[in-house]
Amino acid sequence: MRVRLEDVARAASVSPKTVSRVLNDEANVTDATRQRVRAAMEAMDYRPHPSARSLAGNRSFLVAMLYDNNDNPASTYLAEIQDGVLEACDAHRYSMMVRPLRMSGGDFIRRFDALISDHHPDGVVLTPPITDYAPLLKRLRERNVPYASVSPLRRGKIIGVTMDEQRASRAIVEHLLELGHRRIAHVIGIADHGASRWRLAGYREAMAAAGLPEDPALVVQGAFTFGSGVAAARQLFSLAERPTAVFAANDDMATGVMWAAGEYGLKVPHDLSVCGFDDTPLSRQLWPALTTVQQPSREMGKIAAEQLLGVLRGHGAGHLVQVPFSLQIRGSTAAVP
Amino acid sequence: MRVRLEDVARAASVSPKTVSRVLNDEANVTDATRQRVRAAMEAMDYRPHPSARSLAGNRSFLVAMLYDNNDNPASTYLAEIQDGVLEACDAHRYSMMVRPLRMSGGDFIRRFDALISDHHPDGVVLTPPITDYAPLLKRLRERNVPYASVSPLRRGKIIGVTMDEQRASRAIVEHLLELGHRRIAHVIGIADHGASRWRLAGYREAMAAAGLPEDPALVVQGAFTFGSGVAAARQLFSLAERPTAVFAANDDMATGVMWAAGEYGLKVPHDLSVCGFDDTPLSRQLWPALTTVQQPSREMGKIAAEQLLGVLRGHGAGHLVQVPFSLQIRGSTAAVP
DNA sequence: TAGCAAATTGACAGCGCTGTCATTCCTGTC
DNA sequence: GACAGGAATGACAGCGCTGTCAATTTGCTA
Repeated sequence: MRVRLEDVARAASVSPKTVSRVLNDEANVTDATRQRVRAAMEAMDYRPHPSARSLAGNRSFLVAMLYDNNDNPASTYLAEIQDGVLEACDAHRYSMMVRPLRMSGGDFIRRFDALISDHHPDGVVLTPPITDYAPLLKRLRERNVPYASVSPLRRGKIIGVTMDEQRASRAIVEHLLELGHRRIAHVIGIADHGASRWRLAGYREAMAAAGLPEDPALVVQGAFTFGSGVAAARQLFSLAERPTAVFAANDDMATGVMWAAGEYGLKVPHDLSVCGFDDTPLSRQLWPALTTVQQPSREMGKIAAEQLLGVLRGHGAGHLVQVPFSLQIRGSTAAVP
Repeated sequence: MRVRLEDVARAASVSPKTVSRVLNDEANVTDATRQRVRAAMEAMDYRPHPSARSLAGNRSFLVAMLYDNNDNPASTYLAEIQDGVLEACDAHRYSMMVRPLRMSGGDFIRRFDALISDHHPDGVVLTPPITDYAPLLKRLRERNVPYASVSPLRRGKIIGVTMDEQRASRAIVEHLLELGHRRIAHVIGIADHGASRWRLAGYREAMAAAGLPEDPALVVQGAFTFGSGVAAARQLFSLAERPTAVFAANDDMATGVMWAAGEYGLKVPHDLSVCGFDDTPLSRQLWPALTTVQQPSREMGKIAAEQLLGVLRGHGAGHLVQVPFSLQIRGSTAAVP
């Protein structure tokens, strides 16, 4: 039979309410009592019933991780974030659920409301690109649901985690510049995603700092997908004066660029240097391996969740934590011939 | 304020218990009453409180999806399964949680018990390779937790979903045979995984059917990872008489084989045909693209969850459903020179 | 050592549902 | 038209915990 809080109370010779206090780390329990209750819990392997706690306490101990399953980023990226979020939730004995939430279609607010009413999460972790969807943020605030964001575009009072993508982007372009490249192309991601903006800004910054005027023909639109990388590269390779290096805003597109290079008989890195962003497992498995920027995604998920849990547990306001990036210089970039 | 079951009851002029019956699709409610209650629920946008239902009814409406985060298969594979499971759960208004469960370390039964006691899932979906871990299955039965498996090794009374991997494997080797290959190597996955066994068996079957005696030097052990594919390939390429084709038990290893081929100056598919298994997104992004077997992973997750939910909802025993595979013939395989 | 405020502990109701069992309402039969 | 038997409905307690507030104990001060 299940061990209940009442059983623990009896074993520790205190009232159920006191056990509850210990369980929830509340104040006003003497150390001696706390010890005794803890020992009893331990001895009986007591497991509080989540539904009972939730019903009586009007909180669910549930964190929902939301992602956009319409134009979502690479699944490995999300999987890593999810892993980190889960780790943090586990550590604080919260449970986690993952929920896709298509931003397209007008009824997403209704779907979001349904999600909240159906599952009552105490808080929400937002992943790109839905970190920046204003109507959703507004609704979260209206419904008073705490949330933390992974790589939000807007800063302000947002809590969560970011990386300085612009600086990372600049760094990788500087790497190409150091190799002697001057005609460096950039393949942009989906236009309104924060990631796309920062990475483009970093590219421009590096180019400007090197005194190179922007050539509009070298900056082409992509959509974060492999196919869009192929298309962008074809466009670039058809240019009268071809780039000697391409920096794609993510690894999937960079892979597309390498693929297209094969089509055009261009050897990477001999005829063309290619670099990406994200350090997906894929990037290491290409031949040659892809020069890219490593984001600590798992860690970022964990940090975002920890910031949220801090708020949920009443440990103050929470912050927007910045994590470091690291350049992964691999075989796909080389000195200009 | 929240709409409660009692409010619906008042609006429909019935007792709370009757509303409960309608909510749970129970018998012994006249159609007229049922309609009236349903209308009231709709009108008031009633959302049952999951914790209250769970507490009173002694069921959680929760399905846990378990995976091994120690030597787990490709994360895209799991992500797709997860997606399918989630879809099925949503359709039946169950919630889903994902839980890593390392099989290594002796205390996994304890961790499993904790998982059950902490979250009270009504049922569990098992993904490879933990579909076949006997002590876990035993414990599931002891604790009377219904479960469904994705690609279980053992059949029997198991419910869930499978694919005829052996036949698929045989088919892809036959494809190589038709191209004129005779020295066909196989890179095995982690030894005790069902996937490894079936794929090896299919390879052997095809070779035997073609009248080719097995050359032990051509069958090398891998571990489902990219790196193990590289290592296996190096071993194969060092052979006095090299294979003209390599069938790796999954795409990651096949990618490793292609990578090693680059190292050895072997052009794929001209000097070497390579094929894999799984049809990961990666396989389409390689140059040349990888010939492989497509598994409908998302669909498989959905089917496994549906079988489980059928049991949970008292709709009979559930089955082990078999889904079809499809060969994806791409650029990495070609006729022997 | 009495007297008071603050800290600690406990009694009790109730969170929103469902299980059990009693009651009422039908339907068909003789 | 009375009655058995089954279908439909409802009354009520209770799932396991926490919020509220009252009771008790403790630690100080005078």
